[in-house]
Amino acid sequence: MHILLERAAPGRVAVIRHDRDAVEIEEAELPELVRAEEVAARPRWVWSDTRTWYPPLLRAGVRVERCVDLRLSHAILRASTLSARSGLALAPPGSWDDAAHLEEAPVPTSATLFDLDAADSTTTRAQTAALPSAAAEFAAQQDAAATSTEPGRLRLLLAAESAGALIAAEMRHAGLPYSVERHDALLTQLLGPRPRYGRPAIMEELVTRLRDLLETPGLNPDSPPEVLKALQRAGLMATSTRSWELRELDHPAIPPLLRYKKLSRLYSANGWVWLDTWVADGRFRPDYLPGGVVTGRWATRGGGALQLPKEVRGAVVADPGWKLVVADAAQLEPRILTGLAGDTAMAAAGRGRDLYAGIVATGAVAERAQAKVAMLGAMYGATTGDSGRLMPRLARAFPRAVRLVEDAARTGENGGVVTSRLGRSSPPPGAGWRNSQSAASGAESTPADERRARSQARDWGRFTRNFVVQASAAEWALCWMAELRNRLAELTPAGESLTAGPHLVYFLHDEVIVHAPAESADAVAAAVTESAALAGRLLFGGFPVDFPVTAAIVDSYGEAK
DNA sequence: CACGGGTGCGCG
DNA sequence: AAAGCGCGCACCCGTG
Repeated sequence: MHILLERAAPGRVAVIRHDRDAVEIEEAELPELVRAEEVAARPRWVWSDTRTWYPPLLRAGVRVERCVDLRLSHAILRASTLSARSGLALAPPGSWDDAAHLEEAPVPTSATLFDLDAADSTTTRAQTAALPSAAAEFAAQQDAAATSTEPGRLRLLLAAESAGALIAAEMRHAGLPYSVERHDALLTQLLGPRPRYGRPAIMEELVTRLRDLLETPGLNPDSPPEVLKALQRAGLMATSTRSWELRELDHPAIPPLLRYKKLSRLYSANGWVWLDTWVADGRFRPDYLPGGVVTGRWATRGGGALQLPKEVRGAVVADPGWKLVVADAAQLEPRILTGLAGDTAMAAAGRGRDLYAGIVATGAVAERAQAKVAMLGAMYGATTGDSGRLMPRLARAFPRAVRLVEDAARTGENGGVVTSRLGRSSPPPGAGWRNSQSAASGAESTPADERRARSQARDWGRFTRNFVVQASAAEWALCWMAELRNRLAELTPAGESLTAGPHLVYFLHDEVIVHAPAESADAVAAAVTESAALAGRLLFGGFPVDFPVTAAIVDSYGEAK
């Protein structure tokens, strides 16, 4: 059963059910209504944008089981090759295609809304006014899914994407348990005490030594051009200031320079300012953006949650009496490729063990490291180096898997669109790309035109090659998390709030963290494993590809792995 | 002074 | 050894 929510007059919400007349209620009454329906009917809530509807409910202590996020679903259906002939896909661009109007969380008042509308019809709020009703959009989406070439897959994708939106809001609400004390102790140990102004003492000492050793008194170590010039004056053959390149050089200034760069990164990206900005009340609360990446991966805005350095993960600490269950899907992307290609040889190589070890066991390559670099090369489109050289051997042992990514690459090189397992399609190349291609095939094309066009074609081919794997892996991860979320809810006593029982607190592409009461940690670890197996069946049916996950029960994220 | 491109590095 | 995919963010520096 669906219940559709739509903003009506200011401060009013229309509640629309298919089997009775719409009713209008005060916004303040919404949490109670939702709470009652969750108990009575467990409906699927249909709303424009989870980011605006769900946080107030969570703040009121109300959790919902299922939803349809119309904004995210629209983006998928609009672009998917599976629903390309639907009315939704064929309609001219409308306000549901414009992400900007939905960025605005607050409900505009009718006065400002109509004033702006009259003044400038292109403003964000004016477009909100022109937004077709959620009910009409929902009907169009249901039609697009039903008439698609793969309704089952698309409906699963939309459900998983919407579940992801709920999870993102819940993770922000709950926050990642984070110890300011531990983080501060780490910073103080590595950088010295927090400075009132200027650089931390230990970084300042390194700068002094660096200026001395390179005989450049005013050197700004944060300026790559200045550092490069100073190194060259000191007789070094550096061509950049990248750490991996500097490590090859032999000079007394190199160790302090590398040390400075490492500390400087920590200080600017995850220093005290970051701590003040993003950690409050013992919780790290980044802003997750489900569907924020073209492939369907999540992005974040602010806080750099998806780049939390390994060196600070010791500051992620469970509450007293609680545990962190840190779970990680092993070799996810190669296993996804295995399922996409239906490659039984690769499935056998990965059954019940490390996939790369299994590839070695087939005799295709000699060492695990080679198996890994060859697989990554196949999925990323490496042509040179060790990885490129290993490709023929991989192709001989696993022809189906390699053919799948090669076909995806060729489609992209020709300007085509590729589609993930459940139906997320890649964007078509832009106008600049198409112009380059037609310029190169024109009568007066120069060799430079042709070189550029070929290079861009290959670039786009590498993108589409990786897209099918990365996007399908993102779908697997959403299915995994959605199932896990349901099982965690079952481990929470009825009527209790989200954070009273085990709940998701972190997600990183192929890894999740659950914050769990200690006594439920074993059950959570089992749920993590079972959910992974279910996700594999949802994507690939009976095809026998394993999705093993490691689940570590720890007090601190730093202890996992 | 704001903006945008380039560089470098963190994550998967 | 530093290519080959997807990101976010801080910082520098040239431009308007």
